[in-house]
Amino acid sequence: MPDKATAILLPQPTSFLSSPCHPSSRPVKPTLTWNSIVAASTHPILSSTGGGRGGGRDVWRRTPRNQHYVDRSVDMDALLLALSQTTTPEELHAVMSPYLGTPDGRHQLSPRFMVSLLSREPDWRRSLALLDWMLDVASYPPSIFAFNVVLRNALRARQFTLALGLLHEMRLSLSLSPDAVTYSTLVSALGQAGHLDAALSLLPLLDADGVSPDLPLLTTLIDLARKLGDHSKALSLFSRLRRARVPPDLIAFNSALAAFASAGLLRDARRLLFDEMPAAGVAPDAVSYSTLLAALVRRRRYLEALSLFSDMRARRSPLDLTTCNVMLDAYGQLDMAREADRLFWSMGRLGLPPSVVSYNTMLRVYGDAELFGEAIHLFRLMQRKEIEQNVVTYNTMIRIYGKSLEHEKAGNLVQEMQRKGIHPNAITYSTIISIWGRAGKLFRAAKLFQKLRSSGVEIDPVLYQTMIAVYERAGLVGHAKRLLHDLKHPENIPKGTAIKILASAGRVEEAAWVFRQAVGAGEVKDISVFRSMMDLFSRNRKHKNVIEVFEKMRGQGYFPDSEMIAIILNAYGKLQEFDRAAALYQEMQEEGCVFTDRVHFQMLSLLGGRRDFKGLEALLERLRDDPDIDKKELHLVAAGIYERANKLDEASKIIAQIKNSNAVAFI
DNA sequence: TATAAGCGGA
Repeated sequence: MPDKATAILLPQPTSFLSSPCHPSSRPVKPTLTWNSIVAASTHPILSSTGGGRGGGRDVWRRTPRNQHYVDRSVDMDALLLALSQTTTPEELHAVMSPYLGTPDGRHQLSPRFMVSLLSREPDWRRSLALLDWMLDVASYPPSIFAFNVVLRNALRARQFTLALGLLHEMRLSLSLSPDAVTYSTLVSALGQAGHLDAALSLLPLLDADGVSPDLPLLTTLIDLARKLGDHSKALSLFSRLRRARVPPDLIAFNSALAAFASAGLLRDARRLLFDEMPAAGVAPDAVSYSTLLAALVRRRRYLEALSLFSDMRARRSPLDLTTCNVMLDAYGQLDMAREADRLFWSMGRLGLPPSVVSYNTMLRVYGDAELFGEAIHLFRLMQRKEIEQNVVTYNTMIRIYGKSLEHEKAGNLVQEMQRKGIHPNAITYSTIISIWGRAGKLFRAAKLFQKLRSSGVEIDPVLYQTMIAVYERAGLVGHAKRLLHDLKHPENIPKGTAIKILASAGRVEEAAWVFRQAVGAGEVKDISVFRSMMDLFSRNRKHKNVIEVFEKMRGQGYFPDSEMIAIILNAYGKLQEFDRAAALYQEMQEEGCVFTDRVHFQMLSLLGGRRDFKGLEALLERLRDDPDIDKKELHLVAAGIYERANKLDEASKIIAQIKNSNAVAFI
């Protein structure tokens, strides 16, 4: 994937060369063509060792050895002013030519002067032209610093293609080794622009160039990996940071916290927050707490969230808006509408005026508590006080009207939002279709769905599933089946969506058929599609197929998360493929994947199942020393395994151990 | 650098 990702950002050779903003002073160079850049970017690792060497711009070898400094004799501001008026390479050359070196080397500006001049030029076109002039006309030696300046300018102007081209030009044609600045600049700019995979794909290049990433760069990479859903990579980057003995700062710790939290490793996150951060002298802030709070709420561990929140208050750690919003949600989920209400109305006094997210959450809390009057009152208050309302506000209110059986008012809100220029989305549509379905307005629901399908709006899995459910509830099984059947040859529906719907509907054959087509055509570009197929096959005890999907996924360069590994270990176990299970367990651990306890327990139970008690004992011993593993649960699992294997003595020995130990597991 | 909205049934 990384290779493709980079390649996507590169244009067709012609589009760039003919682009009007590209200075024509960049003559056709035998050593650098767009084809070579594209080829280089497609094979990042190969290109770092082969390729560029020996190529290079031989011009710079002709550069006179002794260059004279004339810095003081030149008015740099005047020169910059003159440069700022140039628009063509010819004009630039006219400005610069007086400074070209004479055969005896006089009048040439020093490389240091030139780089300094370059770095004061913010315009990417002019800085690129200047760089070209330096290299091609004035025979300056290529310098990383000069390239970094142009790279920075290009990225500021969102010229990503050019920036990547420059990177490859440095490495390939000039055999320059880009430095940490080059990579930090590129990675953070690409990441900010949403080109996450392209940014992450630079990591192998970075390693190949022997650049050791600094703290901010590693932090950026951790966040990128996490945003791409690659928790394992995020966590292995954090271990790398620790191995390199780089002391993490607050931001790095918060990124790691987020990575642990999204990988579901809440105990590790908690240990980071309460042990490692204080030990490193870094005080957790509201973001640190909110990250863990939000993770607990996501996993429906509301009581632990409440307890962490009171912990936070006890430590006098200041609250912020997000903390409050997360807690409003948690109170609501615990049916503590009164507490949510109190927090909401005290936010202003705390200096944290509620945002649209706070209002939306509070609307939902009232709705869930069937306090419809309060919800409608708050909604009207938002309108009266001209507080921003968005599509979420309307979706929430539509659902509330649906719940209070006022489907006419729900429908009116869809029109009202459109009048205000707030566009309904897939969630709006599935909400209203479901409401109309329940109200017996089948025709209206079907008509809207049909309109959406033919209008080219992207159909998402839930929306489609909603319509199927409406038909099924109305007893129109034929209609429901037809919709499912349509997914075999999806029109206007992404293949991945079709597969996910079929899989969640438990349609094994159809899902497998579409999946095979899509994989064969290289159309599966989302790890969640693989996940849903593995879930489907696993639920239906088709363990061979689980392995097949997994291998295809690995073949496409996706990295499994801990949950997937548990499913695969289970499949291997059922197929009696113990060695492959053990190999996977080890390989994934070596690749830096941090397992949830479930994976370890699965492996223990596999060893027990094959009666490999030596291996079982060895693994048990290792897990006992692992501070991240819940000891009480470990012993319970181990006792169960021995019991199933009819080793009752061993089992009771372990049970005795549990009674003796005072293992207190909080998280 | 964290937060809000949809289905339905396992």
